[in-house]
Amino acid sequence: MRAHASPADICPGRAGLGRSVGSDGSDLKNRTRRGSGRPTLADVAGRAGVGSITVSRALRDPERVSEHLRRRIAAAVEELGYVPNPSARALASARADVIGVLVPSLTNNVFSEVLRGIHDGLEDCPLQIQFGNTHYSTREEERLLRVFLGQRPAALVVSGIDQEPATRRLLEEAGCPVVQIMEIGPDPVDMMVGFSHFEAGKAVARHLVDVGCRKIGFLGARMDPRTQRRLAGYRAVMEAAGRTARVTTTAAPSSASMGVSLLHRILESEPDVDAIVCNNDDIALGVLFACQRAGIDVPERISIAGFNDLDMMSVAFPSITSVRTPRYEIGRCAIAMALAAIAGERPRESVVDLGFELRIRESTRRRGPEK
Amino acid sequence: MRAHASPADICPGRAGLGRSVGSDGSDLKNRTRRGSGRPTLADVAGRAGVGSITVSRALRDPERVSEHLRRRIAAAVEELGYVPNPSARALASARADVIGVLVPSLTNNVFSEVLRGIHDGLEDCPLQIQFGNTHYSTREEERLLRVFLGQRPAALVVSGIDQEPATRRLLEEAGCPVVQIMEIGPDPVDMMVGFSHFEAGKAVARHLVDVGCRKIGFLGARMDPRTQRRLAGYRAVMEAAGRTARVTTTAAPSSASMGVSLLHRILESEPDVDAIVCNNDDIALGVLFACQRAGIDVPERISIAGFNDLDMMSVAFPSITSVRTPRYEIGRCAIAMALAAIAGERPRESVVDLGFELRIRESTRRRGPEK
DNA sequence: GAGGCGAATGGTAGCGCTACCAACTTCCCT
DNA sequence: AGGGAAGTTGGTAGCGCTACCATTCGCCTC
Repeated sequence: MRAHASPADICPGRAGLGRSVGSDGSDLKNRTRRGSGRPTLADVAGRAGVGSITVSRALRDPERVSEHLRRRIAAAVEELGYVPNPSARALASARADVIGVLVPSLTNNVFSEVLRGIHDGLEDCPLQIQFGNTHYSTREEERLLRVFLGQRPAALVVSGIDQEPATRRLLEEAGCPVVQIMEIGPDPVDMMVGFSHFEAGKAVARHLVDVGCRKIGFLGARMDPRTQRRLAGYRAVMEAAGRTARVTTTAAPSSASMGVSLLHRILESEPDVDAIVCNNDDIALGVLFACQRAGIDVPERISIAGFNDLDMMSVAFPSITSVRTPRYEIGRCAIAMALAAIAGERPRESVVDLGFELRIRESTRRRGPEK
Repeated sequence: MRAHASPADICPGRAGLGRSVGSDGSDLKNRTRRGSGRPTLADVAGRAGVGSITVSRALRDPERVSEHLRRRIAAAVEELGYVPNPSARALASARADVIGVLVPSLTNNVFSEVLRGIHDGLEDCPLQIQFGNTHYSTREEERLLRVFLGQRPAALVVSGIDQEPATRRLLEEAGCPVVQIMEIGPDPVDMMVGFSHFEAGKAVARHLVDVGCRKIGFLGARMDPRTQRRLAGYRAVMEAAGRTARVTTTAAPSSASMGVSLLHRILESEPDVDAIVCNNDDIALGVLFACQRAGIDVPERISIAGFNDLDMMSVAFPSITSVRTPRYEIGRCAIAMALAAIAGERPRESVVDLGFELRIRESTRRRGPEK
């Protein structure tokens, strides 16, 4: 069985890698020096018969090296299996080719879409993503941010606009582009990409009013700042329409089964609700299933609206009205803005509103005038 | 230009971050040197009146420094707002405090659960996760692996057991612990955590046979190796039971709407199927909705079984039989094994089977003897 | 009391790379 | 022909940290 690098036994003898560095008869004098046992820039340079700085240039900025040498260097890199050492690069250049990304959750498919957009936005550019999960904790957010800043990242992407003052200060002094995502607001640290959750909350509520619902309830789980703003949008519409807000929430994480219990809870206190605005699509699905199970007709007796427009919403039976949010696009746009800023281009607008779109479906069919 | 930082004159005059280091009236002579403009180990050492190596030890291995100095050093770290530079550490010690994790997908909630387990397993240990998304491409897997190896990671976690030969060789020569996750097999590169997808596929199929289904179809999307093995398990049971395998698959990614179209496709070629084994729960949900919409009674006319046991399965109406897979546990276990191996402990068993559990629900109720 | 051993601390020399300059080569303009 | 300008290449000195010793000091053993 193979031995591992325990902290005690790392390096010098270097586990017998297949690759024998410099079989070119160098001073291999069994000098058990520290190194990693891999070819370095200098090895490549020696092989190609050029200075190491030229190799460095050939790799980073091929334009500035003659065709001739470029070819020789590429061959040497290939033969030696040279891979650049990112730590050395970061140390020497005082900046890491890393973009730090902070999101509050991983299980939430909202953020996995955002991450997908971020990855796609990076395409084949040599930046790496350094990823952190704050678990919806501002303390953890600050801690992770400090860790990230220690690496002098090329850019930072953080979720939301409600950073603690200390965290905000760290971001302002980060010395690199910062993109706040998911939401927009009046006072960006640097740049923002997202949409207005308040407006989205209003849009759903207004739609339910418009299709003739009277007693419109709101179900929410894990009331993070974005959810709170959607709730505020709902409340604003209720008030403007002279309706009573009927809100049931929980701090627990959101899920379909939570949707089931929230529906039961709201039906206890408000037995006559005829529409449910759901925090998100998981809740909405739970509510739909709970209605089906209880024999409550959707949408005749209760209309349902979700949020995020997961793929499932359009195939559910009945299909569920939801708000399509540009999750993937937010990720892509955030990275595009970060890359532009790294390249020194200031965006025309530092706050980008990607909007949202109400997708009206069977679960909120228009009703006739009541009884 | 002046002589460089000899231990005596360590750099008090840094670039003006908000934080004013050492207002202790030093020689700030406007020397625009390269550095990052942040406090370094040497700054802390100067402040605490000790050697820099002692600070390094106090930070990495506090036991080995006297209580007295440890306190002084901690104070200096605090005052200066010192944050270690991970690149310098990695360069000097020839290894990074990073665990590389390769997964094939982000949107797939299977892997987001695994990642959650990985993050939780890391707790407050100082390792970082370096995360890569292979998009189910073996080429991309190899490329990312090379990138990761360039950083000399402390450990590597990869998904699946079907690496290309070249990729496998890279893993074998990585010189660090390697954990293959999601599946188990006879020939680990190093360690494995997962369960048998073949057995899981068999378990579902056998269950449907046992409850009296006759014509059992299989629907699959994105047929990755794990899905293939579940399909093989299904086929094995069909054959043993003398039944015809009725398989409809697509290479496209899995989703609920794909479940809908797969159901329509299988009903065209096999109008009399009375049970559907689904690749995963998204498909199963799509199938359920499509049945509801088409007026096909579940489970009386068609039984449905999913895979993964998402939260939704238990609240669906009817609730859907599925196979609970230890996704979160796989992540935790993989990290635990990696950490143990980093610490030099060899696990008793290098292959850990975390098993699976068939959750029988309403969608596969037992049927009476057929007509 | 001499010798020795372990614990605590420090000095030095890099890790592999890039920033900064210097040098050297063309080639064009006056 | 001389004097740059522009393009190429190389040397040197670190980036901030840790490995590897060397040194110091206290304390125990014989």
